[in-house]
Amino acid sequence: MTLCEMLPIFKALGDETRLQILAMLENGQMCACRINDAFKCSQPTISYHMRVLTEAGLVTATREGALMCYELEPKAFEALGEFIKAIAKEEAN
Amino acid sequence: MTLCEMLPIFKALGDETRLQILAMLENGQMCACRINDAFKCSQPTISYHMRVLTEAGLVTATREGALMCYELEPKAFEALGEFIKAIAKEEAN
DNA sequence: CCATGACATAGAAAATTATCTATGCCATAG
DNA sequence: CTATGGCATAGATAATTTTCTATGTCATGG
Repeated sequence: MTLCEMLPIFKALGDETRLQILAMLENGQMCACRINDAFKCSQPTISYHMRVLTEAGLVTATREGALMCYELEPKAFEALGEFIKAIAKEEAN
Repeated sequence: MTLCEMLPIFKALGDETRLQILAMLENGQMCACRINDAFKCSQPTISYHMRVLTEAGLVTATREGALMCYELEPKAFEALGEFIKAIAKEEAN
């Protein structure tokens, strides 16, 4: 796994609205409608952001009947954090 | 420290050229001219990227006579990695 | 002091990304 | 089956970011 391969992940993290969404999801899974309600922007905009987050692997989406339920993907954050920490050690060589 | 406060760092990491520069710096400090030589884009463009990286705290710049020497800031990566890993654990609650 | 090499800054142009409105799709309720 | 609520997609526009050319600054060598 190389640093450059992480580009889509960092791009996904490089937007304020998406970081706010992730912060909400830290409290547990949540359906799209509740995320919409928390922001002033339009529903399609939130839908777009959710797609960016899921395509980056940071969030998983599951249908629950008529609702879309989103939740954090802990393993992605675990792996990303570990990778970034490794950069610090690399430098020590 | 909140997730949203990390926005400038993630924005800095969300560009391919900057990730490539960081990858180069993993091998140790390097002056701007050597970084320039490694890319096809113009010198001011690299200068701009170096500024983004230093303002994000990911890289430190020191003058060495007429040259500018850049190097990774391991503590920044250490702290960032730790913070991201904490998100994974948060979710477990 | 002057010329030169190394880098930064300014301002404009190009490229990318985020946002909107309009509309489509799908599941559930009646 | 039809209507409705919840979400996604399409296409256009707005906003941001990256890149360039031109130029400025600063340190060193002669």
